[in-house]
Amino acid sequence: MADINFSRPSAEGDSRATEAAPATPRGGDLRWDIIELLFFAYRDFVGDADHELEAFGFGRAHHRVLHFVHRYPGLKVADLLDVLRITKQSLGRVLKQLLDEGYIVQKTGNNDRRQRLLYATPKGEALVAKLAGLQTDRINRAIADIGPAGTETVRQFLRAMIDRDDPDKVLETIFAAGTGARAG
Amino acid sequence: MADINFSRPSAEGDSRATEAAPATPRGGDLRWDIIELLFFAYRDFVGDADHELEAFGFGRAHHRVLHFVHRYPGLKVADLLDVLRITKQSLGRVLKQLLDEGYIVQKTGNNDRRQRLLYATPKGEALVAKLAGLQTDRINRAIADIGPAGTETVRQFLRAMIDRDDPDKVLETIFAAGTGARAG
DNA sequence: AAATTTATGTCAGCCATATTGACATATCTT
DNA sequence: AAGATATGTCAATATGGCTGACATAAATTT
Repeated sequence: MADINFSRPSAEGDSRATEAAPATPRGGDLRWDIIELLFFAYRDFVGDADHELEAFGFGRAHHRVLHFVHRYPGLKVADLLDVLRITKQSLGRVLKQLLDEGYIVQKTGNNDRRQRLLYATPKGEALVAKLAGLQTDRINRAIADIGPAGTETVRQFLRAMIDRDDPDKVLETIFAAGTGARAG
Repeated sequence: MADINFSRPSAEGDSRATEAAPATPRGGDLRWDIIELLFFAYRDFVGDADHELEAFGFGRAHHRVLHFVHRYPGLKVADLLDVLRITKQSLGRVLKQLLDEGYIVQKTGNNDRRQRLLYATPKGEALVAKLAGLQTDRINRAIADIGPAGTETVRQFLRAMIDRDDPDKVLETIFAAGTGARAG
């Protein structure tokens, strides 16, 4: 594996690397740079919100719930579980806090009275918009350099990074909006 | 806040939204689409590795450590703490496992014998390359549509998303490589 | 040489968020 | 009436963060 990165001495102290045959079929064709950039970019991107959330006693989990409820009003609990890919027990705790503290309300479904449709309250809208504002500032700074065409390229890239098999309700909406010309 | 997204009925059932004055200064200028795309793209991106890591009894934390030790051989423990932004206690547990199971070795620093310089073993290289292979496949699929120029745009975007104040040793290297023309 | 600082490691406990399994309730479907 | 579905909840567990305290070895300063 010593050919993935140039001047990389590997571990010669204990285990005697001595240029053994690679255990994986990949050589130097790995996208280390983009892998790393994604790590740092996402870390700082969510860091914006994390910092603000602390003041509310909330975590990333609360943000995710509030975000998707805000974006897709009337989302069912089951939909939310699909999107977040967590168990209902995990969601339960976080959702209960958001309900108790008045960031989200439930409305019984009209067609199916078992369903609890979720909506953000004005209080919830305010918080999620504040968090989105921080993240939008970072995004705007980043796309300022690459222009509108570059922004569309980034959208295209990000969309193509997402699994398209078994898309949940939210992803279907996103993909549908993307296949045409421009999204929201 | 009912003007952030068009046909969004907000919560009128319990808390009487009634179009109150917005609590935040933002209107409809928030980058909801990119915020969401980043969430899904990153979720699936790390999901590739997560799945594979399970077979080894490792988690995301192990991957991050192994990745940066591989990429920046001879990294000090202190550097790693800077990059990962976790405490040494948190790192300790994960690092100990990687050392015990032979994915990483330590070498005493030459100049400063207090330092423990970290190196991936061939075993470690194999695992990290396998994981990078999965993620590279996804990246390659995504950039196939946007071409080399688009790929450079994506790199530029991601780099601009990263905080440049107080960069750690790894980020300095990344930024230095990026300010020229092309990176590795 | 002695004192202090630095780099690292480790023990103990706490918290947030995830998990699985089991079970309860209300409601819809058959 | 029976069964399936949507949701909620209790209990136990795991992971990966955290703080605080303390230990050791090696470098640096006094």
